[in-house]
Order: sequence, then C-alpha cells, then structure tokens
Amino acid sequence: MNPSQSPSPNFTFLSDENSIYSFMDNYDFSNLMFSVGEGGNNGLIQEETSSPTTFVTGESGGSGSALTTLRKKESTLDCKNRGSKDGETKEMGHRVAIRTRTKIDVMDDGYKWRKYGKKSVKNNTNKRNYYKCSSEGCMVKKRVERDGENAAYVITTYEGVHNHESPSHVYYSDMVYDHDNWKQHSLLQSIQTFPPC
DNA sequence: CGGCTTTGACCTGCGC
DNA sequence: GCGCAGGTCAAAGCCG
Repeated sequence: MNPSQSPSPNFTFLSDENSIYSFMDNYDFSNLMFSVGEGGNNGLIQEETSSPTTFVTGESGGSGSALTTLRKKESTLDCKNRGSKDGETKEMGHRVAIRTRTKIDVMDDGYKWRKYGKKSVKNNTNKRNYYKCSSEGCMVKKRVERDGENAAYVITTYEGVHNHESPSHVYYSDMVYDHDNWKQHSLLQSIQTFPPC
C-alpha cells in the first residue's frame, strides 16, 4: 500500500488537510453517547464545551426517539451480551453510540465491516443495518440507523472492542496529532481505543 | 471466483 | 403463555 494514499478506499476525502476539514463539515457529531456499564460514570466521557459536539452520558441528554429507545434498551445490556444459542455467554465489552448528522448512511471509521443483517425497527421508518468487523477473530459489531425523528442524523452503535488495529490506525493517529483537532481526536480515540469494560 | 450484500426465516428476550 | 420486536443466520444473487 502506498503510504501517501488513504489506507481505506472510502477515506480518500481525508487525503489532504483541506479534505480533513471537509470531512468535519460532512459530519456533525452532535451527540455522542458512551455507555460503558460497570455502574456510574466510570469511563464515561463528558465534554463541557461550547462546540457543536457534545458527549452525552446514559443519564441525560439526547433527544430522538431512536436514541431514547436505544438507551433504554442498551442500558440493561451494558457490558454483557445475551447468551448464544448453545448457552455460551459472550463478553461483548464496550458499547458506544454515536449520533451524527451526515448525508451518507454509513460512517467509515477505518475498519472493514461486513453487513450481515437489515431490519425495520419500531418507531423508525428507516431500516437498521447490522455490521460485523470482517477482521478474522474480531467480534466487534456495529448497528447503523437513521434517527426516526430526524433523518438527517445517523445513529451508529459500536459494540465490543477490536482485537486489532484499524487498517487506518497509523494514518488517523498522524492526522489527529498533526492537526490537533479535538473533535477528531475525541471521536477517533473513542472508536479505536475502547477501554476494556 | 471470492467476497460482499440482500432478504426472508428463525431464534430469543421481554412485556403484558 | 402469547405476541411482539430485535438480533442473527444463511442461501441466493451481485459485483469487481
């Protein structure tokens, strides 16, 4: 791979500094929800800022019905997942929901995802898409759906911790460091380096 | 031809 | 116990 090129075909818009800010224009990280379980606010990221980006805990904030449903449902799941068919209990680890105002349906976070399901959900005319990390042995999943009340927003829920680096990890790190953009830093750090539950 | 998406069916949990 | 809703599976089709 040519290091001068984006490691992800879908990240060509990050190929230069101007494009980085185009990237930030395309995404409005209006709500980021971090649900890490284990009680209280351990690991929760709260950002007091005047910027458009806010980090919302599981206890407050958020507005859309989809988010409300999401939080209600997932607050009971936290760090563990349902048992599988054969009774096995899986530790899914971290769960993060990101609400993003974007025209595109799927945020490319640098990982390679494989779609395995699509469902219509209650109170949302838009379909919810289910993705698994396509990296071998990595059980991280993500759900992507448009906010039922405001289709301009996309809710992306990540579940689990990657056991490998993002194909774009180095590239991102350089980008984040070089430009010292707190929004990029917070988002990318959150997505790529989920702390263990 | 291999990898990915689509989509209907099936399974499971939860509320009533 | 039943029905509903969400999550996953897997076969078929598509695409590069």
